Amino acid sequence: MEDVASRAGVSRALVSLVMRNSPKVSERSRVAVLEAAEELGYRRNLMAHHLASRRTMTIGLVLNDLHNPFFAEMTDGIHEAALDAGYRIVINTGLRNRAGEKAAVDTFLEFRTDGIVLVGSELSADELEALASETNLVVAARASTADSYDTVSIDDRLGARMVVDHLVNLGHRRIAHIDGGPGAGARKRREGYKTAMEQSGLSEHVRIVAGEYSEHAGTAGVDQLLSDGEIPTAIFAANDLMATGVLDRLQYRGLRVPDDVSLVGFDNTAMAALHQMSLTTVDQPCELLVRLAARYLIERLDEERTDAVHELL
Amino acid sequence: MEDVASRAGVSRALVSLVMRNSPKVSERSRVAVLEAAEELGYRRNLMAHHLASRRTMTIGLVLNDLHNPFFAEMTDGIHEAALDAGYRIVINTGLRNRAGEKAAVDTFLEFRTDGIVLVGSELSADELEALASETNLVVAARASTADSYDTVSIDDRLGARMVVDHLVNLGHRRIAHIDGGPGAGARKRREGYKTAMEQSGLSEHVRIVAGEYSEHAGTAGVDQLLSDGEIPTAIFAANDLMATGVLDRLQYRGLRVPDDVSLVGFDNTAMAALHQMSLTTVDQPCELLVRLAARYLIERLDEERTDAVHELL
DNA sequence: TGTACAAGTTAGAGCGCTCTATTGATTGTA
DNA sequence: TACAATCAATAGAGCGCTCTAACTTGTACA
Repeated sequence: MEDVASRAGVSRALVSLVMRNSPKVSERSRVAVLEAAEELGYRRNLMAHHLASRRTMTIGLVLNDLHNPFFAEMTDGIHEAALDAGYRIVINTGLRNRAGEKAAVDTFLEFRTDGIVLVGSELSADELEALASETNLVVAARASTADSYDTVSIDDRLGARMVVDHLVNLGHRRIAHIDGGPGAGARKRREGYKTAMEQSGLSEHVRIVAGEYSEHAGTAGVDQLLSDGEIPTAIFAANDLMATGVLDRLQYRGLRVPDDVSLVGFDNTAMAALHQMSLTTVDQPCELLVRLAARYLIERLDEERTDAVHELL
Repeated sequence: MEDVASRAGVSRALVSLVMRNSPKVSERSRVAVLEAAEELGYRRNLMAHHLASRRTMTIGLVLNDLHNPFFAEMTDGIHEAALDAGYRIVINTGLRNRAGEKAAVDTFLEFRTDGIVLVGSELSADELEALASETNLVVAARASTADSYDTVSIDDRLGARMVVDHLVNLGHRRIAHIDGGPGAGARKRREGYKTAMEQSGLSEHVRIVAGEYSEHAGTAGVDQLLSDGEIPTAIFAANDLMATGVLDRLQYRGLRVPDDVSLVGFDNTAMAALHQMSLTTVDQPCELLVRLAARYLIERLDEERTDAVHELL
C-alpha cells in the first residue's frame, strides 16, 4: 500500500480510501491510485482490512450436508441476497454430525465472520444459545423460540399431518414412518405423523422406524419394515433423500410404487420432480427460507436489531 | 490476550504459544492459560493470527456448481485430506459461470488462503496462469500442461471413446451427443465422441447438440434431437446431471429407456446408481481426484515444491 | 563455587490495513 | 478583503496477534 501510494504520489491513507470506494477522493487521485495498484499487482489484504475495520462483510453459511440437494439448493438464494447487501458468503459443511458442525462454526467464529446462518442445524438449544452470544445468528429450517437469535422455518408438524391426511384420503391405513433421527425438524415430523394417525383413529397402525436424513437410512428402513410384521401400504419418509433410498430398495425387493406401496417424502427437492421419481412430497420453500434468513441476519448487522424474530412458514 | 495473560499470571507471548500448541510451554502454564481463556471466553482472532503469521492454514475450494452432485461428492474427501495435514477448507461456488468463479477466487485471494483448489473450472488458460502467479493452485477435473500449477484429471477423451465403443458393440449406429458447452472437460468429451464415431465408420451419424452441464440442457437437448431429423437410437449426455434431464424428457415424450433409446451419462454420481435411474455412465474417481488435488497442494505448501505435476487418471 | 546448557518465558517490533483528528486548498458570502 | 464553510488529503495511533532475540531459571558437572 505504501508502494502504491508513493507511485501514485499520494499518502497511504488515500490509497486506503480508494480501495474502499470512498466518495471523498478526487477523480484524479482515484485514477492515479488505481493505475499504480494495477501496475504493481497490488491486491488489498483482507486479513489486515478486517483486523483494522473490525468488520468482515462476510457471512458464514453452515450447511448440514452437501449431499442432500435440499441444502445445495439453498446456496444460490442466499448468495444473491447477501451480495445485494454488500456481503459475501463463505460456506462450510457440517458433514451431517454435530462435531463437524461445531468445527465449521468454530472456523467462522475464529474468522470473525459478521454473522452465521445455520441451515438444518443439529446443535442443541444450549449450544445455539451459546453461539448466539458470540455472534449474530440466524437458524433456518429448525424452529425455536429463543430470544437471542432468529429462526426461519416451516411448520414440520403441519407438513407431516398433511402427508398422513393425504394418504388416509387415498384409503391407506397401514402408514409407516421412517424418521430423521437427530436431523433438523425430524422430531416434529415424527410427532406430527403420530398425532395425525391418532386423530384419524389409526393409533394401532402407528409404526415408526428409526432413521436419519440419508439415502442409506431409506434402504435400511425398508429392509426393517419388510422383515417383520405386516407390510405397510404407505411409507412416509422423513425427507426426499431418504425417500430416494426407499424407492430404490422397494423396487429392488420387487415392490412397485405406487401400485404396491405408496411413498411420500419431504422437502420437494428437484430430485422429487424427476419423471422417474415422481415423488409425492411436501414442499419446503427453500428459496424463501434462505432469503428471509439472509434478510434477518443483515437486519441484525446493518440495523443493529437485537430482539429475536421467529418466522414460521 | 492481554487479559488472559494477566489472569493466568504470564505474558501475552506465552498465551500466544499456548494457543498455537507450542511444545515449549510448561504444563503448569498451559493449564493456567487455558483456564483463564475459558473463564474469559477468549477466542483467538484468526484475522490477527493470520496477519501476523502470514499463513492462514486454509485452503479455498471453488466448486463450479453445487447443484451437481458430482461436486458435492468431492467435498468430503478433500475435507479429510486437508484436516489430516492441519489445513481447513473453505468452500465457495462458481455458480456455473466465469464471473461467479472469478468472484469466488477473488474472495480467496483477498482472504489470502494459502492455496486454491479449483474443481471443474471454466476459466481460460491465461486466467489460470495469472491466478497461479498469485497463489498456489491445483486444478481438478480439467487437464492442462501449464507449468505454474498442478492438475489432476481423468482422460475425458478416453471416457467418451469408451461410451461410443460400448454403444457400437450393442449395435447402435445413430448415436447422438449432447455436449457440455463451456464445462470442464466438455470439449474433450465431444472430440472423443467424434473421433470414436469416425473410427467406427460412423462419420455420417455424428450428431452433436449444444448443451451445458445442467439438467435443463438435457431436456432441451432431447427436444432438439426429436424435433428435427431421425431419432437417434442412443444418446450420450456429457454428464449425469444432463442425463437426468434427458431421461426425464424422453419418458415425458413417450420414449422408453433403454427399450426405445439408450442413454449414457458421465461422472458416475450416486444419482446414476439409483434403481429408477440405472444409468450407464463413465466413472470419475471423485474421491481419488480430490485427494490427489489436496495432496499436491499441500506438497506445494509444506514442501515448497514449485514444478508442476500433471496427473491423468 | 562457578560454568554450561537446556527449558521456559518475555519485551517489543512489526504484520497491512483503518480511522480520527487535523491541515491545507478552494469556494462562497458578507 | 475577511471569514466561514466545504472538500480533499494526510499523519499517526491502533486493530490483535506472531516472532526474534534476549533473558531467567533450574540442573548437571567439573
